[in-house]
Amino acid sequence: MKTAKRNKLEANGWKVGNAADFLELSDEESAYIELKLKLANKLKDARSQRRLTQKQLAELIDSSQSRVAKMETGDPSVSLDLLIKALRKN
Amino acid sequence: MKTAKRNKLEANGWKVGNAADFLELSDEESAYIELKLKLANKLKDARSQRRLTQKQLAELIDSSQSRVAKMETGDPSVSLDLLIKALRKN
DNA sequence: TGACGATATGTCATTTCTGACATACATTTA
DNA sequence: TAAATGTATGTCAGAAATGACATATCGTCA
Repeated sequence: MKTAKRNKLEANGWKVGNAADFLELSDEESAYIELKLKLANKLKDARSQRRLTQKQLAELIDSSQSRVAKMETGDPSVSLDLLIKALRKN
Repeated sequence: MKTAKRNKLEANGWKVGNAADFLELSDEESAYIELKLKLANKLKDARSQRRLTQKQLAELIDSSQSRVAKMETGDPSVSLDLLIKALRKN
């Protein structure tokens, strides 16, 4: 795995392992994660535009501040479903 | 809810309730379901193109024939995550 | 007709996601 | 600096999604 990609992924909380393990993410896994991060950034931008706090957005979409934070950081525990629903409700 | 939309949804296994209950799907819910059905059809088309049976595709994506069937019919038990992953693996 | 291959539906144990909470960290303002 | 406000992280019980299996339905060909 390229160092740049590894850093990008690790910076977003993904366990990538260490070089000695020869761990690899498949293209599919990488693509999935990148899509997630793209949606995450979109969500963050949208919220900023509206000048809402995570807490306020959480109430609008019947969620919690902590989960909104996890959405925006592309946390592995967040599904695409949740991200897309959040983007729709905006 | 318009009759056409109701039929469309009911034809795909969604519980829409009956008129007496004054049940409504929100715009968000409808949009979510329509997106799901769009992906479902896309998946079905892609598989047809490749002349694969549901069983064969299931093996390729580490799933089961029954779940592939549910993906393609937009079953409520199928997440967008699964649909998108399936489309990626193709 | 019936038998066969493909697709759909129902159910279930296990896995994964969720909101909620506590708490840590970051940024701003007085 | 300290307090206030906003964001991130860890954990967990309950909810939802998953693959697997059984079985039903559909289509088609003999």
